[in-house]
Amino acid sequence: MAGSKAPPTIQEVAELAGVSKSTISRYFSGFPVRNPEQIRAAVERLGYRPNSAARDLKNGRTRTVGVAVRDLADLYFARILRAIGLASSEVGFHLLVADTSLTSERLAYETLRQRADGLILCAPQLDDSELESLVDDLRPVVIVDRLAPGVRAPQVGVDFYAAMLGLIAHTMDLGHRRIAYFAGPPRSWGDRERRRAFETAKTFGAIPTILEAADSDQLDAAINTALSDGTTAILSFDDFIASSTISRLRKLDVSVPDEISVTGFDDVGYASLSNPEITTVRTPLGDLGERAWSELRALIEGAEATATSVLLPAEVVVRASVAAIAKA
Amino acid sequence: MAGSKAPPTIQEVAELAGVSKSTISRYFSGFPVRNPEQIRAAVERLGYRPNSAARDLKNGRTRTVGVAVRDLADLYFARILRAIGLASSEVGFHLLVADTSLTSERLAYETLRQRADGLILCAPQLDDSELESLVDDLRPVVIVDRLAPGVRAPQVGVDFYAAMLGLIAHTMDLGHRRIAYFAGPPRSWGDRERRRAFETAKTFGAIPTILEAADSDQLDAAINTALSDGTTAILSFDDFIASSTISRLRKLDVSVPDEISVTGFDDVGYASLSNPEITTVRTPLGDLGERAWSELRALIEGAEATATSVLLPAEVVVRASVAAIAKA
DNA sequence: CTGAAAGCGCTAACAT
DNA sequence: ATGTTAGCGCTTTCAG
Repeated sequence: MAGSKAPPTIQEVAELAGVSKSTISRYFSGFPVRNPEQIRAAVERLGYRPNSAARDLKNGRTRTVGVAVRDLADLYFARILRAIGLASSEVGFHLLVADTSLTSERLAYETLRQRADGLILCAPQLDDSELESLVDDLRPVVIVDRLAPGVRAPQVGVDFYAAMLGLIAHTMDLGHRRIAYFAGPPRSWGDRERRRAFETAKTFGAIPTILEAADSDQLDAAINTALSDGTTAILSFDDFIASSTISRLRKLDVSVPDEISVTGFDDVGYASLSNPEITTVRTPLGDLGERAWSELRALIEGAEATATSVLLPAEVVVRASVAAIAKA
Repeated sequence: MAGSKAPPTIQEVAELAGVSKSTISRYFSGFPVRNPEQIRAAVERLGYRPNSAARDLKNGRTRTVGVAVRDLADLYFARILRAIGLASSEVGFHLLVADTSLTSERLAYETLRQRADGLILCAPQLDDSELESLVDDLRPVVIVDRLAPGVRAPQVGVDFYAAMLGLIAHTMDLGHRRIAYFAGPPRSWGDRERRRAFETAKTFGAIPTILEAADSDQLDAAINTALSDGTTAILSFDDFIASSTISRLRKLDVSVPDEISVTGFDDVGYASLSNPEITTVRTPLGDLGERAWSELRALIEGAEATATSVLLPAEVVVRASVAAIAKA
């Protein structure tokens, strides 16, 4: 035996303080009581701490928000998560987190939901129809960093399409036409939105090439292709790909931006510290989290679940990795 | 009214399936039952989900681990956190997280502990004596990324002292003697450990200067000092400071590593993508988290709390930001 | 302002 | 294998 005794209950505090359980309960709920000092002393002496399981059971709510992310150690998600945590803790909510990199998304959601009053799903990968059915028994739920048409839950995303268009416009202003898009996770909403921007850009005279670059081998291949097909600017899915690209280009003695321009996306940290500093898009991760929380909060408080979708704007951050195209 | 009905209880499932509550309970606990199919159907039909508050209350445990970190969006902590999350979820534990950047540490710990079976404190900033008293009523607790002598709880840290010594040895091998340490958070354990290494290095002929560099202004000042006092190598508290230093040096047209060498610490991401790639120390963040979890798990299962302290080794990663000293 | 009592949803003897 | 029953610790009517 480790000699660990059962923790004190409200009953024991009541006895020690010479009042009834109800009085102790009221004391903790902030109601006026006759002898607060006596109670405080008893609580202190016993090391009493309210049992939240009992409380939650009685109250029928947990004051906990469940958040599922694909990778806790990805700065992108970590920032969203922090924003949710800070915003929700302001109103006394706790943050229960699941990293879905190893478990199935479904399962993770299900178990999270069991201990939380509501869920925030970060960029769920499930396809729309699967998500649609899941969301029904997970409710209240809000989806963040993805738009899922048809799913009856608030969805808050970033206008990647417009932002990427902004990046394209910026490069085109500097004379670039043969632009390569170094794509990210193929089936993700974020990637699809960025691709749409290139479709649109054709109308304006851009000559885009889409190259997969989500993993290391693909990236090498993409760089080779870009280097040999007359590409003058590489627009990457995110800062990590941009950073890796620049680093590999350096090894090949190709200078950025003098010989080829490169852009990032998200502005998550490497971008401003790189050499050259990377021109990118500032994705409002904190706003994303805060907005997701406020939507969820409304739902928890009884609002009707609608398919509201919010698209936050993101702005281009011009730095040094894009230069005017060299005159041939 | 939002028309949200109370969620179904085990009782309703029992009635629908034509058995008693106990049978349903057993069904969910994996005991053999006569008619599993019927139960599954009832559960499905009602959309029943076990109420974990009730379960926790009855069982006297939450199967939740509480983790407090100073900044959820710092890759350093995020990696530790992920490791804890993955390891604990393997045995069915949930992860409750608190970001202590805004709240008082004490308060955050207290509220976390209320809903968790045990706590992992990440680099708590409280001083030893405060921590010592707190730990007593938080138990079971484990402290990670810091050693706090006198505190009766397992503590798992990284041997920063030895690692920094390794970095110093590496630079000295390349001829450097006038070495500047760009210090981090002044009162932190991690910073103190690194400083100790410089103390020791004097014995071997190093001529160290300690310069505060925790914020942007200090960093500028430190760089100016280093540039004018004959420093040939800058060893930074972490990769972020190293990266920022290199970036500022570049603006001053000082070449790294040709004119001055720079090292980082932790290897958290910027280090390998920088130009030049940064020589650093690989801090075993994942191991830190896993180890912390296994210590906590033992405590939760009834082990005696002792002041065990574990120091994990970290190795130097030689890259390109340190060069042999230029012959004067 | 306070106490008595009922019950939140679930589990675990105990008896069958 | 199943049903009955007694709480787990707390909040909240309801009476005083």
